[in-house]
Parts: sequence; structure tokens; C-alpha cells
Amino acid sequence: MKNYQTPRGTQDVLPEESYRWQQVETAMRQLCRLYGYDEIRTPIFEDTDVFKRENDSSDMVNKEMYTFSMGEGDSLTLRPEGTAGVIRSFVQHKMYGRSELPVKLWYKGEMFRHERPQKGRYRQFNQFGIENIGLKSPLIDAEVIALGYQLVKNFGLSQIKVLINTLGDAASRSAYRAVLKEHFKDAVEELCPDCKRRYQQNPLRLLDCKVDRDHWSMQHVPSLQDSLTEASKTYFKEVLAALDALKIPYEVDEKLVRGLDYYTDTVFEVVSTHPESGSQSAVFAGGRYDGLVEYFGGPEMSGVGFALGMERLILLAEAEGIILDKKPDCDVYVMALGEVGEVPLELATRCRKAGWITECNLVPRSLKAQFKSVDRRKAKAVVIAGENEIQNHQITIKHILTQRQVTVDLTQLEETLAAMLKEEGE
RNA sequence: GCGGUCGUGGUGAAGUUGGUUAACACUCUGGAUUGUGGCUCCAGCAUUCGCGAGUUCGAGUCUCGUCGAUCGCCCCA
Repeated sequence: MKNYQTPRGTQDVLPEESYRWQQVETAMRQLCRLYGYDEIRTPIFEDTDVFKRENDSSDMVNKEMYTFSMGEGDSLTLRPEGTAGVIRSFVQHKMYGRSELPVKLWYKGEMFRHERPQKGRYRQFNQFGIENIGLKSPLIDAEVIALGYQLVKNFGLSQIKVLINTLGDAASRSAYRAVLKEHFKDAVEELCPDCKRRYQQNPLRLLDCKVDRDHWSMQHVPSLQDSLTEASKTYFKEVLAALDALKIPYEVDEKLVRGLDYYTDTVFEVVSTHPESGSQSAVFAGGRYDGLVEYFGGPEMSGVGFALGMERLILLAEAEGIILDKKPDCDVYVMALGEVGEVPLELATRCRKAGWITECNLVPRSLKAQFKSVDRRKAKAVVIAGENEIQNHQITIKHILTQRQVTVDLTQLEETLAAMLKEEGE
């Protein structure tokens, strides 16, 4: 007998877990509403070119994409991240000309990356993200970080820190690139294969190498900071000043180089310092991208955004012992006793119309068994539709906490329950 | 993609140097005189030890493969 199970790196969100997912989603929606972000939903797969851009050297794009073709010639890819699709859509629908700038968008959905699964790292996972497109300002960068930070804080996470760095603008980047190439020119041959590739494609990422970390050439690497243009330096200072003003604590980490190649100037990462977060500690991360809109055929426009790993957020919340939403207790439990036909169902329907969370016993069971259900569902009140009562057009209503029980006319269901449920709050 | 650890019922888990009926706890289902629960008591719940093959008279216990989880690396949300 074959064992059917979820494919590697994927998981089912089980009914009891769905409540905490909805909690996260609700929190995101509310925050986006406060900040004036609108939701955008893009396809789960796109033309491969949308993700695989020229000169991109990231593993994500080169080795981890689920790419397929349905025999029509076009290569398609399950989205490994959200930004590319959003920018593609932004350009395709000419959003830059339809509304005031910046255009503020949020999205959430499943992303796919063919990596070796680990705790907090899955092949199908969910990201929530925002993109602020059209204007460039240090204040916008700060606001974007503030939104993410507030989300994580609202959720109750305490053991986190914000890492931030600047990659510089285009001019700074190319200057630094030249400096790095010069610095490593005599060492390339001794470095790992990845580094050889990085040297050619994107020298910046050499700094990220863990393999050659102790190589002599890695010891006194010229700093990016020295290659920054005055404009970029000032820009970064202003971002930090804005964060100070917002009282968001941060750490400047000059080693921080984001994985995606399209970032310019500000990059940031919010990581967990909780021991259980393991090696997958980034909760959300993002940065500014100057050339992306133009790359997709739009006008020269800058944008900034971040993506947050929803599985990780939930994982960390659990690790920190934060109480997450669960199935709500029910208000009313309708019992059936004897030959009462559809009466209990009718009563339950009336309760639901009145707005109470109502459970109803629909199959013959002993009173005892039904009371067990009442306890399990933590019902506040019980409606007993028994043969004796129904014959007299009556029902018995019992308040669980006070044990008070009354038998009333069928028509008095709502008012009696309303009174009982209300008095509990006192 | 690389290296390590692990995989017994709904859950947490015992399972000796391989030897007939796979502990224990919780949950769950039913019951303790047929209309009132949360306590207690009783009973039931794995033809089987992720899956497949091999070694053996005999394997949950050994070997190999495979699938999955997990930890570290890589990468990243």
C-alpha cells in the first residue's frame, strides 16, 4: 500500500492551525489598511524571464526555481519571490500613470524554492510583502521598515533585531565593484568555485563567502563605505535618522548583502535572536531597488519593499510562547433527546441567525455524551430539545456556568439566551 | 547541493545481547439501570513497528536501498 503524503518541503495547514494563520493574515491586512497599502494578487507562476534576469547570480534564481514548460515553447516558473511579479504587473498595467505616486501594494501568497528543507525553510512557503513604488526618499525606506517592524511587534515578538546597511547607488556600486576586482585579482584562483563565479558576475557577493572566510584576501577587504558617493552616504544617514525618530532600534551591519541582485542603497533584514530560530533566523527582509521598474519596461522609477516569511513568524511566535488564536468557544449547544426530528436544527439555525456560535447535535446520542461535547466545546449555554418539552412547544435552556436552568416557550429562545449570555459577562 | 542524527498507535513514548500474545500515560469511543456533563471506575482502540528488499530457524531490534523529518553548511523569508 502506497503511503500518500505531502511532497518534501510542503505541509498541510491543519484545521486547528488555520486560526493562527488567519490571525496573521488579519494582522497584516489591518496594518496595510492603516498605512494605505492596497492588495495585489499576481499569478503563482510567470514567464521564467520575469524571475531570471540578466546578470543575476543568486542561487535562488539559478538553482532553486521550479521551472516547467507545457510544451508550448514558453518556459514558466513557479514564483520564488513576490517582488518580480508585482513589478511586472505594475509596469504591465501602467500603474505609474494611473494613480498618485508612490503606488503602495501588498501581497501574500505561496512561494516556491527547491532547497533542502529545514525548520523554517520549506519548498512551498508563504510570504507577506509590501512594495512602495515610484518615489525615492529615506523617509519612505524608514516607513516601509516601520510597517514590518510594527507587524512583528504587534504580533508580540520581542527577541528580534533590525539589521541595516547600504549598498550604495549605481555609481557607488560600480566604483566598489572595480575596487573589489582589483583587490581580489591575485587571489581568485585560490578561492572556491562559487567565488570564482562571483568574481566574474557579482564581486559584491564575495564578501558573503563562508568557505574562504579565512583566506588571506578576505582579511583586509576594502569597505564598500569607502566607495559610496556623497549622495548615497547622505541618503543612508537620513534613513537612519528617520529610524531614530521612529524609535526603531537597529544595527548597522556592513556585512549585510541581500541575496537578490536588484537591491540598491538601503537593505535591511529583521532577524530573530531566539535560540530556537536556528539557522533560518530572518523574519523579514528587503531593500530598495532602483533599476527594476525600468528593467521591466517601465519608466525610471525606484521602489522599496520587503518580504516576510509567514511560517517563520508563526514558528517564532510559538517559540516565544505567544498565545495564538485557536478555534473560538461556542456560545450555544443544542441538544436533541428522543424523537424530536428537525427541531434541534431549527433552533440552532435561529441561534446562528442571532449571531451566536452554535453547535448542534444531529445524530442520536446519550445526554451524557452530548454534555461531554458541551464541555469540550466550552459552550456557554445549552438548549435541550427533548421530547417532553417539544410536546408542549417548550425547550429547556441551561446556563453552564451558573447551572441555572429554565423551561420556556419555543418562541422565547432568543430572548432567554440573550439574557443568559449577557449575564455571564457580569 | 554537502555532512550528521532520527522515523514504533490520534499524541508523548517503553521496547533487554534479534526469540512466542508490541509496556506505560494521555486522547478518543462505549459503558457504570434507559433525560443532565466536567471527578472516579470499567471496557475497547497498532494482524504491526515510514516503505521495500536482504541476512537469519526467527527482526521493531542487524545490512542495504528508498521516502520523510531534523541539525549544521550553503542559501534565504
